[in-house]
Amino acid sequence: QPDQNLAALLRPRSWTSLAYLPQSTAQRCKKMDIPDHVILTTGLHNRYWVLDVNEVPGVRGSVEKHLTITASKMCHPTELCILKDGWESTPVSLGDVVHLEGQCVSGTWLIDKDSGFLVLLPDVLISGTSIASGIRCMRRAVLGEMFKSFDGGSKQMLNGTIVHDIFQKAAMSQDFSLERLQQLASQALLGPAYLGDMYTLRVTQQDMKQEIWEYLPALTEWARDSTTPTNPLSMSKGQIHFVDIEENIWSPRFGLKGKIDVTAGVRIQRAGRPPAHRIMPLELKTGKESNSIEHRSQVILYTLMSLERRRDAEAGFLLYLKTGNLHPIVGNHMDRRELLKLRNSLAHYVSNSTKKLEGQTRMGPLPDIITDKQACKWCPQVRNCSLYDSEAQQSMVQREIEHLKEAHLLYFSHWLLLCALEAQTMERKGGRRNIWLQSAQEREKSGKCMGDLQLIGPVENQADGVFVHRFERCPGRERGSTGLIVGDRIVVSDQDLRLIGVAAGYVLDTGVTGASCSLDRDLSKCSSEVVFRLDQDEGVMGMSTHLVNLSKLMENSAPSARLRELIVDFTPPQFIDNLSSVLPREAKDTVANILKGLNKPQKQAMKKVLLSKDYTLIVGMPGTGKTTTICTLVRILHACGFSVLLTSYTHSAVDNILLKLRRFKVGFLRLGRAQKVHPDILAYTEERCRADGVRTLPDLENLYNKELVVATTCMGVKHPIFTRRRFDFCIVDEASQISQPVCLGPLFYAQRFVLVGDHQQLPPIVQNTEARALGMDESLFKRLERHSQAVVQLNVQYRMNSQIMSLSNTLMYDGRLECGSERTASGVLALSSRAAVQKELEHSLCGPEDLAWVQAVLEPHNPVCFLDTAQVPALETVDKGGVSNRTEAALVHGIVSLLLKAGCRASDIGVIAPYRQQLKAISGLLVGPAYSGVEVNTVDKYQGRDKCVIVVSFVRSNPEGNLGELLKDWRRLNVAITRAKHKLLMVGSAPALLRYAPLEKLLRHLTQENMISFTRHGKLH
DNA sequence: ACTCTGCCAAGAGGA
Repeated sequence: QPDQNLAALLRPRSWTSLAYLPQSTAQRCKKMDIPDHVILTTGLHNRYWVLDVNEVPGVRGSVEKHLTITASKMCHPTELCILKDGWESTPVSLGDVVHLEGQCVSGTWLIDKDSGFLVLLPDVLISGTSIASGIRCMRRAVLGEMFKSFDGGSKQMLNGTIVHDIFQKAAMSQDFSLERLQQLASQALLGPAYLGDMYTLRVTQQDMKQEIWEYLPALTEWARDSTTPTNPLSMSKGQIHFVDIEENIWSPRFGLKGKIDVTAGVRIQRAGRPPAHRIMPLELKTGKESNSIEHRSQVILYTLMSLERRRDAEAGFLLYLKTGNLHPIVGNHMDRRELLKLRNSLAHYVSNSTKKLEGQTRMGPLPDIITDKQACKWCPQVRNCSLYDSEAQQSMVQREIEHLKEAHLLYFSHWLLLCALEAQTMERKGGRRNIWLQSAQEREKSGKCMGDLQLIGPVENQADGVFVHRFERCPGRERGSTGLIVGDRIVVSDQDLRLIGVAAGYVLDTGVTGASCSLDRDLSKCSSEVVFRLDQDEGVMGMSTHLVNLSKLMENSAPSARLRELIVDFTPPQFIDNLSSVLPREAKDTVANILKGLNKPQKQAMKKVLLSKDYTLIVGMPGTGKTTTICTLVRILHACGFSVLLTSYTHSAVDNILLKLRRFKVGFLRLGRAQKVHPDILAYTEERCRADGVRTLPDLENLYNKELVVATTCMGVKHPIFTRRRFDFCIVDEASQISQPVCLGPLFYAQRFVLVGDHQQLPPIVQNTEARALGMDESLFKRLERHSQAVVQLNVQYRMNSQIMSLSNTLMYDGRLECGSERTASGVLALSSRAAVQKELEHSLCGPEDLAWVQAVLEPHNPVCFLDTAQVPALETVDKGGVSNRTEAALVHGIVSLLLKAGCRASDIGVIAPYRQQLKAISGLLVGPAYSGVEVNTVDKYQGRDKCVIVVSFVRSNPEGNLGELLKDWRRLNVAITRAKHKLLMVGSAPALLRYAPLEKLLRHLTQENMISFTRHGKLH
């Protein structure tokens, strides 16, 4: 019932049962080290650090919680915050950041039933709908934050989305005539935006049209006359105007985020009083007129968020379009209080996903499972609810995991923990909060922001929801260019914190004077006084794709069951005996023809894949033609009439194969944002194909089914096509660099899979050290390698000459790597002007020792040379940007100059270092047009690539013997020394590097082979 | 202890 008191309804819910663990006295300490990433502030957006939590008896047997807090990183001065009347159950602990609303009287904040709010961890923004979903079941809301799974959707939901769209467009054009609405509806139905959803739901445009058409007359009517006499606030034509639609609000004051359907300006008339103006949130609903607590809570939360932009609206509206009824929703202090407490509890769970127990990290507890069978029956999170802790189950939820074995549950919980740990590290680095906690100037130092901008000139409405804006530096505040690059996703805010996250979009063009962006909203109505900032949007994805994939692996379905057997239970992969049963007669000649160009192991690989019933692993050692092999494999499968899903983690890896593939008669469809796709592949993208005349659902179905080969990234598998289409084979390139939960993604949609990679090269990147130690960097490729019958090794390489190859053979491959031809084995660098340069140097250098190593560098028949700087010495520098080595940088500069002078092409030279900071140092020296073709990059970025000459700078060298993590990895070293075709030059301090096991082995081998030279100078003269 | 790529989002209703 509408008149029910919201707060009363909310009260008996689960936050009162939150497990607050009181800290023992011994654990408390007044003096704490506040971590660097924590930013504390005072004022409206205050941020306090909690130094101490005490439970104190209050009046009449009640309990109060007293917090000692500080807004200073020095932990001084401190203030007191008293929580009572229910607030004491807030799950706040030492080291939390809190925001306080209300009054501070002589150093004391009082948060009680009538005044003040405490916002726990305010920089964790929680959406309005998430909080609303937590009213019935907090456990569901917490799971919803972790597993951002989309539950397929429904026709009603799609209808809701489209009707919203129509309403909003009509509101903006101030035209609710039936003709206008019908026109908007037709546009929405025929436009590209919703076709994908209709494809997924298998509903026709005609079906949707019928559904939507029913709403239109009511809309017109509502707009014409919306006076409802029973409402305390009566509204009629001319008394409401639309200020904004889809307003996006990030409120770091209340820790909330959300999108307001309609922001309406309203003239309120009350008997005997002059009319008042208010700007209020208006929430549209197309479903039943439930006036539910969830709906009303949503509106109340929007009134709170609106405080970020304007004065208190105090109330908002709920408009049910089915009936045209408008419900005014007044949120009093009590309602707001209870909703914020709910938010606090949600924020607490989201941020404390793990707990430490006896030195071991475990998943933290979730809110209890509720005992409402009806609610659980429809909950999209039941499976995750049950998987999270498989003991202590309630029968309703238990059913979800009955099909799983112990090993499956263990696999799930293991990876859940790994992902939670990794998510914590990502969250800590999380740049989004810096938009409101750091000034633009400060943020610009990190290269991820551009501040002091004005909106210049008109805004161009390029397409539906695409507005092109031009920003320029405010006069007098011009400064150098920033780190923003074309194509970056950015968030627009103002510098006075009133318009945080007001729009989002992409950088179209950037320079010293400003930037152009395509944004999702038109900002031309903003005051010309507003000073904007653009912040790189690092994304808040977290680990949700990973978790959704893991959850799907546990699903009670045939494809999931099969993958569980293969991946979790290690069921041996099966192969058939005879090719003739898979190879169609008519394809035999074509296949034989394609096979001609391959070497023996490559042919074996093709055969193995064709014979496989489950999976094949192709080990592509360095330079063995992995891309060519995959390309050929796709051609063969295509010729046999098999459908192929071609994926990898990165866009560039996917496009690499496609660039080769497009030269053959193999058609394919490339999914993914055009912005990220290689320009030469654009013609094959869905976006481009759809622009060329996909208007109807059958058109789209045709596009999705036309090609046997579909290519996308592993993360792109939530595309609508995968709700319906299945493939005979899935090929995953660079699979050894993809973490298991991500690699799983595409495998659900194919009969068989092929993983291509090399576990002796770099593993998936894992930021959290604990997660890495627990095995998060083990790829699926590596996990399945134990089944040697599924493995084919490509060991014939066409890149390195024999001496360069021998390093890697000694270090990693036990001599299995072979040269593919004599040409490869004996390939050396041709330097046209070498003699002249050497003669010149004989005069200018100081001594014969120096000449010796210079000769070693230039001598073509000396393909490998390690330049030891121990005598120089060349010491590293450590600063906040990372590790660098100035002297090595100078040496690299000298070597590159020498090579260029001797006639080497700049584009044939690559410089590699393990550390970014060192790349900066080297690039700083390699300036000028002569050097512009020299590519300077990290080891990690060079994986999969090669150059004629590679110069490696190892950087590390300090008397204290400090070791970094990067050089301890055998795989990173293996990548570094296998990039060069003809000449590999390494610079480093041998005594320092001997401390690293991989380098020790390398140096020992180099000494034996007499491949080490010494230098006494850090510079060439 | 310094390696970095992916994701568009908050909400669309239903019992």
